[in-house]
Amino acid sequence: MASASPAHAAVPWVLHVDMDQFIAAVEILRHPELAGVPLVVGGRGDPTERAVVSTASYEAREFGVRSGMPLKVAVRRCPEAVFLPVDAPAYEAASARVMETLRGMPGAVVEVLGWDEAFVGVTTSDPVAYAQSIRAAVLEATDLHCSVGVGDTKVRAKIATDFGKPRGVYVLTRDNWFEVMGDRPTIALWGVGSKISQRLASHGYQTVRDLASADEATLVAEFGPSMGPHYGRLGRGVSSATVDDTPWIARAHGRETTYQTNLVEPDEVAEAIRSLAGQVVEDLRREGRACQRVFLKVRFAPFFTTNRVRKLGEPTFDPQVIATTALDLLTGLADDRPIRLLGVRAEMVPPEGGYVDPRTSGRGGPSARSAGTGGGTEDVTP
DNA sequence: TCTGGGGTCCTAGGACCC
DNA sequence: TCTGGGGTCCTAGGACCC
Repeated sequence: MASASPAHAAVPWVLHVDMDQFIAAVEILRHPELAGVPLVVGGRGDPTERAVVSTASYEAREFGVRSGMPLKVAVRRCPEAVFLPVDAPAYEAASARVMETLRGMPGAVVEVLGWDEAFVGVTTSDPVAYAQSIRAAVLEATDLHCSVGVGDTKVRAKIATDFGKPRGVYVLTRDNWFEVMGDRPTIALWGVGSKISQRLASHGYQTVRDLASADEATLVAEFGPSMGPHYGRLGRGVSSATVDDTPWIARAHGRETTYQTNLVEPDEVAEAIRSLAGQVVEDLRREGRACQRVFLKVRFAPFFTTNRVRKLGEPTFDPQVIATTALDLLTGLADDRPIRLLGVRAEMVPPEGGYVDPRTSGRGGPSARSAGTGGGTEDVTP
C-alpha cells in the first residue's frame, strides 16, 4: 500500500470551486459599461439605507470595501462607486448554469455550498489539470471566472481557493499544510470565527500550529467532547473528504427585516410580525411542509440580538397561529426597547422518511463525523 | 463606522418519566 | 425522610457560514 506512490496514480481529490466576485461579475455581464469601475451590490442599492455590501468588485475592494460592510461605510470609503440593488433571481439563474457545468465534468460529484461555490469530488491523477479544465468549462458556459482549490480534505480544498484567487488554482494538502497555514491565526480556519478564536487565544492557542498541537483535554474542557476535538482536527487541516451530491432539504424557512426606523409602538410591532409570518407561510406552502416550531429573532437598538423558540402542539400552515406564537414569545422581552430587526422562522415537519442527506452543511460543527469514514481520520503532526 | 437576510448546528440545563 | 441513574424532550442561547 505504502509502496511507490507514483505522481500519476489516480486518487480521490476534493476540489473547491468558487466564483470570482460572483454577484458583481453577473451585474457586469449585463452592464458591460461597469467593467473596470468600482461596483458595490447590496440592499436596495441606496447607500443611505441600513443595509450591507453583498459583493464589491475588485476595483471597489482596493478602496477597502468588503462584503458585510455597511453601505454607509462603503460609500464613505469609495464615494465614486456605483451602487446596485441585490437581484437574487438573476444570481440564482447564473448559479444554476455554473452548477450544471460542474455536473457535466467527467467523473465529477458536485456538492453545492451556496450561490457561488461548490465542492467537486473526482478521482484523477492530475487534479491541477482537472481544476484548469473546470475553470475553462465554466468560463465557456457562463462568461464568468472562478478559482479552484485542490485538497486532500474539504477544509484544505476550501482554504486553498483563497490562495488561488482570482482566476487561479492552488493545492493545499497534508504536505504543505503547516508551511502555508501554520503561522496564520486560528480565525483563518473555516469554522473558526471571532468568538472561538478569542477563546482559543485565552488558552495560548494563537496560530493554526498552536491549535494543531493543543492539549486535547483543554479543548474538551473549553468546548465540549464533540467540538473540542473538532477544533483540534481543524488545526491540522483534517476533515471529511467525502463529497456528497444528495440534494439538500431545508430544515426551516424564515424572514427577517431590519427597519429603516426603529419600531416602538406595539401596534407596528404586531403588524410587522404578522407580515413576516405571512411571508414565511408562502414558503411553507410552496414546500408543502407545515411549521412545527416557531423561532422569533429580535434585535433591539442599539444592537442586542436574542432569540426565542416554541414548539407548536400541532403542525400548522396558519399564519395567524405562527404570528400569535411569535408575538407571545416577544412578551416580556420588549420592555419598550426600540426594535431594529424582527425575524420569524418556521422549522418544518421533516419530509417523509426524514432527512436523508448524510452530510451536514459542513461548517457548523463536527457532525460530518457521523457520516463515518470519509478521510476524516487522517492525522498529521506539525 | 455601523452593522442584511438566508440558513445550520452545538451545548447546557430543566422537566419529566421509568 | 431523603433520595439513584438513565433517557428523552424541550427551551435558551451561542456560534458560524454564504
